[in-house]
Amino acid sequence: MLEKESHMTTFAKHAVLRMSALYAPTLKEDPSDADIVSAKLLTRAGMIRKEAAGLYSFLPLGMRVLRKIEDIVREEMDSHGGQEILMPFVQPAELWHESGRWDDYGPELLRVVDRHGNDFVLGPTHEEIITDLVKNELRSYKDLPKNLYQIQVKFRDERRPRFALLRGREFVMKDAYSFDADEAGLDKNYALMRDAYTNMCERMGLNFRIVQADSGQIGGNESEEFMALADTGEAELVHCTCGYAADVEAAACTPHPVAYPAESCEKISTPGVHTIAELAAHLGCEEAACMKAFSCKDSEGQIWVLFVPGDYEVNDVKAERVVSGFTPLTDEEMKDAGLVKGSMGPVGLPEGVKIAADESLRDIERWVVGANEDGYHLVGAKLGEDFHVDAWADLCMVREGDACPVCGKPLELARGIEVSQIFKLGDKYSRAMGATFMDEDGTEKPFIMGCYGVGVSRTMAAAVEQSHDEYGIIWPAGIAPAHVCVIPLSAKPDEVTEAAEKIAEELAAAGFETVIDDRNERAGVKFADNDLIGWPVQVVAGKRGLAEGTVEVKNRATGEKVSVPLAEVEAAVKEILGF
RNA sequence: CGGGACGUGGCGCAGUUUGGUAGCGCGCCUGCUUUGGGAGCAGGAUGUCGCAGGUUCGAAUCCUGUCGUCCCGACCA
Repeated sequence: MLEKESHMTTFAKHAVLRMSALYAPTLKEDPSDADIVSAKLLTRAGMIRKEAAGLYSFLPLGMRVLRKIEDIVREEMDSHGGQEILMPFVQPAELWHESGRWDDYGPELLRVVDRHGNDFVLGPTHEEIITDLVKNELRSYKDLPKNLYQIQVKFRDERRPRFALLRGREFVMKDAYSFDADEAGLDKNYALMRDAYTNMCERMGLNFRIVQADSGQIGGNESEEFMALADTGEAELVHCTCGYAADVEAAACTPHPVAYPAESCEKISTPGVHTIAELAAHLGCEEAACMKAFSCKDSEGQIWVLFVPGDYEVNDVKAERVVSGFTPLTDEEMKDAGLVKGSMGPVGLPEGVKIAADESLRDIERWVVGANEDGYHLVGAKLGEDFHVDAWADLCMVREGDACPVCGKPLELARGIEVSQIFKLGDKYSRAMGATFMDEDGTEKPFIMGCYGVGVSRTMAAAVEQSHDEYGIIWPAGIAPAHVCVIPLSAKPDEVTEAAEKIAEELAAAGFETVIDDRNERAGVKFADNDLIGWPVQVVAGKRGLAEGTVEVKNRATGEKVSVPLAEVEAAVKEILGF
């Protein structure tokens, strides 16, 4: 007879998971190098361990959570037209040369050389591979649409990896790519994915918002991000009770500058005035009546001065759309260019400097601006006469309380963790890489593509950021490493452990993922560890209760404990889980 | 990439200023007691003080270099 007790897996399906055999080393103290709560708790709960900066191992419990998330992603992808594939992690450099990203992607792209001296990259994303994969196989409009996805490790050589799973160098991602014959097809696939992603976030128990996003480096046009709301998130967003939400970098912004009452252009002395607030105070007007200037240069070195209403800030991402390769000037560069910090204005700028201004300033005839001379400002500089604007654009960073562009109510500001993003890519990659099909009308056309990503490992951390307390993690039922843990309050085998084993068996048989804390530990240790690990439900079996035929069922999220007759344990567990 | 800090048993730390051969808490092992919120007593094991040079009779401690980690910024999405 085989000795099962200590050597057999505790992970078999429908079996009770035994904590005595589990590899889940918990820690009493926070690891010294953990920077945020998810890093601390996931490490302390024995779910992950750091190997090096931005590189983590997933221990059995962490792995279970990862699998739970993957399973939800798979189910939603499969039911929304996705087909799972697996592409190579190491990718030939020539594909990246073809797409142009070998040069564009920058040092985040880790390049490696094989024994033959050929260049490869560790895949940070797979647009190149997927496009290459399908371009010779999908030849006709009749083959379309297609939506292919994979779940895989990605590598991005982040300059400064931090926040553990939220911004690692190596991370697990689901990436999907859709191929359509036209924009209408793409719209359909995009809508399907949007629906799938909404379902995923709900099933994972996330508090999330779908926000309008800037499409960034991936390219393309329309894009939305799924943000898990969390104060520790790196992304800022605005949202409204009407349902509108947008990344602050993408949020449309319509300031309302006010006209300063001026009949002519007058140069006034403003000693000691360097900021908009000081200028407004000096003139006795609102900040919105003054214009803020910001100097920058594009990738060619062309210098631009941007003007926005005095009560707003320039949005870098929006500025990038006008000034390609947007880089703010340093104090030294400003001096070299002949610009006067604190007193820049559109009149009398050095030769060759271009001017861009926020759309909202079009209607302001006479501006209050710097005079390009320290200690002087111009009041009433006339647009179109005293100066000209080279480019008009939405340049402002949205502010809390600004009017919602949909319903007009004041916007709220929040922080979020970007757990997934969907893009309409259009033909950017298919055109660059010559990936075409024969359309109905007999012409070769590039595929109209979409791409859809889910940060699987990041989602795990986001869930912890959103759901924890001073004792540990509180897993949402949908992604918990197990549903319920039965805790016998005695260490040595006795009638209590016997009863606990029986309860655990019954719960497992009823279909719950069940753990039993059969370790030879004191009650306090068990309570602390199980609160830390964060199973949604705990069933505590003690001598006192059992004498009356009851156990205690604890809801980890609320902390509520109720005494339940043995026969009703299953129902009580079910109720807490919400199944 | 710039600025700053830190690397000492498995984990968290003290010791470094003023050089003299390493200590605390937790964890681990053994025994007894204990058992509803991180037990008590007794005994025990575990360190080339990140690495490499240098100074010195003698270096965890001083110097140089190097690697790693974290923070701030820049960068990136």
